[in-house]
Amino acid sequence: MRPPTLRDVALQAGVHPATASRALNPETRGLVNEDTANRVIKVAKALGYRPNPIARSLKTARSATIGLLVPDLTNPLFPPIVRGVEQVLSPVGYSAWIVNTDNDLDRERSQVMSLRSRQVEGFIIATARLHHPLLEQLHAEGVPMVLVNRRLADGGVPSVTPDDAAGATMAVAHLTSLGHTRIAHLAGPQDTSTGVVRLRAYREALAAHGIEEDPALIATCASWTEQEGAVGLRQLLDSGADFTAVLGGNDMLALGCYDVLEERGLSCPQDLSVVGFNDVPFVDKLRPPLTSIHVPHQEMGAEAAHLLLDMLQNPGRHPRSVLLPPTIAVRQSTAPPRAHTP
Amino acid sequence: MRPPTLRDVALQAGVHPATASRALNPETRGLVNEDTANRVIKVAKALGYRPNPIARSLKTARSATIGLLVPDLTNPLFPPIVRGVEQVLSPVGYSAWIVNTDNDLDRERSQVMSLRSRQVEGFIIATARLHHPLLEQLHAEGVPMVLVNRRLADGGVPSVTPDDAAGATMAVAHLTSLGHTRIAHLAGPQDTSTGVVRLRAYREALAAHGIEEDPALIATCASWTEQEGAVGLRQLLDSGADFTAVLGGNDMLALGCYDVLEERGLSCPQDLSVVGFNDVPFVDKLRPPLTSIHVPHQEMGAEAAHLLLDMLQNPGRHPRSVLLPPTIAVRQSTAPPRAHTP
DNA sequence: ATGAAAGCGCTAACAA
DNA sequence: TTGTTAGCGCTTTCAT
Repeated sequence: MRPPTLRDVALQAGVHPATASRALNPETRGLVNEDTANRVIKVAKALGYRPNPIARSLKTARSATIGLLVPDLTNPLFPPIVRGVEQVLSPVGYSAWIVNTDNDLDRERSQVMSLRSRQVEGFIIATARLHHPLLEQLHAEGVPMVLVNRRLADGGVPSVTPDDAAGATMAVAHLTSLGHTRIAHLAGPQDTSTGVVRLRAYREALAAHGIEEDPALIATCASWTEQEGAVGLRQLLDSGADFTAVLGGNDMLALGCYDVLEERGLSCPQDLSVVGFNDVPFVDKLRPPLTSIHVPHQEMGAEAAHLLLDMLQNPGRHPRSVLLPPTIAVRQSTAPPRAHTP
Repeated sequence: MRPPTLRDVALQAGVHPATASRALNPETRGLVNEDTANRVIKVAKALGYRPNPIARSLKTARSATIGLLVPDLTNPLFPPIVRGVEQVLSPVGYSAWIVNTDNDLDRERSQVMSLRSRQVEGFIIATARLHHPLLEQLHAEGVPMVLVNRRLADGGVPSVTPDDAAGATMAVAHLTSLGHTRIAHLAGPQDTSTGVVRLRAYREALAAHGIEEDPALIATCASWTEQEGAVGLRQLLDSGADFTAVLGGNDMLALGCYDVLEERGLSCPQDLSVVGFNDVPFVDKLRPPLTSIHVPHQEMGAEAAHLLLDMLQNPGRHPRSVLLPPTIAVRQSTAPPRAHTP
């Protein structure tokens, strides 16, 4: 049996489909006599009527749906962000269409086009790079969008990100307070705001602590993965550079450090202190528990969703960006340096 | 400027919209003169024509979309399954609409209705409980669906799951081979197939090894969470029961054991060997690395997607279920029991 | 306050 | 092989 349509409801209630539409839509219910409205509603319920959002979208060019672009759901940073987004959208009747780009720009482009043709009303984007033609174009076209976690070089695009500079500064301060002076950094990809800002803040924090910068202590990683973190640390160790602590650009890079320490028979924190960034789930249970810069993941997602909804409701209003303050979670991966370096 | 429609393309190419439709759709291209088809295609490309899937769905009652129900994306078991699903769907032009149910049956019901009204062509479902009226009803209505990870009591619904019995058996065999005879089990929720099957297999494996079953060594957890795992192990320890190893119903429950050992000042594996189930990402990096039953997460998703696509293409065919063989990943959380128990 | 009519963009009979 | 026609289910002018 075909599911009932608006026409069925209207027929049954003895009104015109247009009237039934008005009665059933809270936005337009005021236009209709209260009694008829109630009658229609009752019939709709009796028939088990479910409005067809596809037909509605075709007519209205809206969809109560937003697109959520994530680089990689298997990175534990992102599921909590997704959850934050859903938590805000769902009470107002919106849904998120989640897509994984796998850090592939072509894939991302085709997914964005597909989402647009499905009439998503806006985007929440966790895949931003500093220069990102696709996203810049979307923004130029006036497509409502909010960046999360990472920003574009163009600060005019609204975003919700951790205060990366403050976080890196805290990390360095923590290490210096333990007595470290030779602090290395595994910088993330320099085509991302997080990679660039954290690196810059690391440098400035060293300077602020009167520590001279040593380029040999910086390795730049090509992606935010455990593998790349391992590559970076191996490179630093093999260069013969002398350091007692390392700041990972994020937790995945720090995880890669753990792998290298293991393979080299070094121990953390005795031989090397390690600090991560993001404090994603489970790093508190690693061996050893990872000291990391904590950022409120779920709140990032929730705040991004709020911003986007706000933009959808007030198309004129000037877009804001939000910087969320991090905190440091000190755990056993950091300790004072040994008298003799490794 | 309004995006071009099929009408625009047809006009520009000097054909009727219907012809343009046929030319642009690979399925119907054969019905049209090759030259005209090419002309239409060229015009479409020139105009940057994008078909409107909403209009198409409204007409065809299909959507090239399936619904993917996940209980909780922040459980690292699920992102790889999602990835496996996408990896299979995407090459054939299908997309998955991912929804988080948060283990809330009401939420799940409303999300399923919403997905159905969006014309999803089928479901891949990771939220099954043994008795699950919503899913049973879907199946009864003939909605194409494939369960993943967990099954319904009704074995007639196609599913892709690990061979839970084999896994639990391997875990017990591993522990007994180390010399353990007092082996506890934190059983998962008994309204899920995974919870029930693993518990049963644990029992049978003990018997097969000539170990008498002791009900005091089994705690049943109300949910598959770290918190519940902790509750369960505390209960076992407080009961004064005597055991040297524990098999967690899944990795989250095993993680909860880690928390309790830490809070009681006990050490793993010296005081207690712990085995998990699923071998989710990161458990190999815990303190200590967790011995766990490895199941191929991504493959589960991929296989489920294959099954579903198959059902969509051959509606008549008899549905199959797939059991994937697990392996055991032996790590440092298991060791021979000490002479003196804790 | 309600109805009539039109159309969102596309596809599937049917006709030619 | 192509065009005609109709309609998927809904909303929104416009008219009454």
